[in-house]
Amino acid sequence: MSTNPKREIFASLARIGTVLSSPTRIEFLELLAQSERSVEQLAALTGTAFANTSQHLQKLRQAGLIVGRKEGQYVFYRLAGDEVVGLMTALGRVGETHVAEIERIVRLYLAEKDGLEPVPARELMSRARRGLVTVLDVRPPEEFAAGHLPGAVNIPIDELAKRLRELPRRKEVVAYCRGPYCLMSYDAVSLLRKKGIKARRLEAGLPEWRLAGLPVERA
Amino acid sequence: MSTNPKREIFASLARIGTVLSSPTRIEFLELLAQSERSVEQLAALTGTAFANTSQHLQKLRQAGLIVGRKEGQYVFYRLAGDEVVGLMTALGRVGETHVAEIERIVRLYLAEKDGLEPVPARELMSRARRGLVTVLDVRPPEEFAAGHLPGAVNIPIDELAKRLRELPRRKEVVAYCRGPYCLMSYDAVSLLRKKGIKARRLEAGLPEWRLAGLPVERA
DNA sequence: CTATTATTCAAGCGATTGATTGAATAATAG
DNA sequence: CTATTATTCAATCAATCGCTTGAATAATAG
Repeated sequence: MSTNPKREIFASLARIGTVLSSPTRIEFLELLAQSERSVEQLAALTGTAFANTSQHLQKLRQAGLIVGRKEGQYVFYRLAGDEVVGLMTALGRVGETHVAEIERIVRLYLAEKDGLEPVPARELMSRARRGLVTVLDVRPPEEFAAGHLPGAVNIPIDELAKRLRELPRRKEVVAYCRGPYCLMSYDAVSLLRKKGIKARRLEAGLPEWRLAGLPVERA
Repeated sequence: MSTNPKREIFASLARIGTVLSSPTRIEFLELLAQSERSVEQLAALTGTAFANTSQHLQKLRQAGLIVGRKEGQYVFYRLAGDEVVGLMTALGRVGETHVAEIERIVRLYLAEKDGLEPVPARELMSRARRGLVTVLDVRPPEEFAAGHLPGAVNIPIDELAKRLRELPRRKEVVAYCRGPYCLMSYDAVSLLRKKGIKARRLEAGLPEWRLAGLPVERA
């Protein structure tokens, strides 16, 4: 190898870059930021072929972004640490600021779908503490169990229509899900408003909330 | 295209990842974080072939990480914004935390080379303001001119040995350069100590200082 | 206009990558 | 022990990537 440590470090950083060069792997990272998952679950959740999923996960592991834990015949992968959430957030920020296509999609599909401004994390903290809003987590129960906002109610987006009566009347609902590009909270807000319930979206998802050092509750 | 906006965004983010998958491009980004540069300069500074440099820069531009400005027969490239510095910082943080090889290099080559702890930015701010330390910028003059720490003295690392008398006696020197993996400030501290001058390194480089919202002076 | 300089474009080559397929491990159930 | 399930390994193929070479633009100098 070269005797130049900077070059060596850049080569290693580039390996992390390589691993971020696949949309499928980015989707895996988004999922693993919620909770640990087995290979099979990840394959099913993303519609990726099985062996293919395994290979992607190994690349992510070799690059140091995720770690695996073997339990019985299952291997559960999870993020190596919250620094990875920070990396994904920084990646998204660059994209939203400097990539015209992402800016367009965010504006067209996401921002417009939700007329109102999203709720910033700090604002939600204080309003939730005073009992002014219902915090709604629309992710699957496994992800909710692995960590969620304090006092949040978990109704997965598929079941929301049938379980509306579980939500307290008259209170505004603030919904959240996996992160800034996750559609579930948009769909939730849209559904709730159609039913006449005041609803807004949290500006980010659980991983960003956790990264910001805000409190997380576990089942 | 798919009608799934999340997938489309992830595809665009993956394009940014692709662009980060080359050590050469990462080096270009480190340089462009200091000051704008022409294609020729970047080729010379990194020892990359000319047409090759141009191609790398175009990929960086297409991904939205840098922008070009044509002036006469020169094209000057610069970072698209400080979000890119944030991305590089996040990338480095993941590497240092989770990639064994990077951790090893940082510990072996960089941290050990400089026995003392580096100076955190905030500490430097207060000590420099009270005139207790000389802040030394060892980068090339073009980069210094594009922005530097308030009150910093610019002596490029190549000239430091001959120009030692320009440094005030008795004051401790705090040296900085391009960033956490840049060797110039390490070499400067090493040289100064051999000459009996108290010297330490700033923990990061100018781009990180600027990203942190600390004041930057321009020529 | 011609020559020069800076940059980009286009074509070609070897290396790497992502997806698919089928076989090989490894752990559990019966 | 045998069958089943979860995961990994190995081989293959088309697509992409990085680098090199040589030509094409574009702006300036004389």
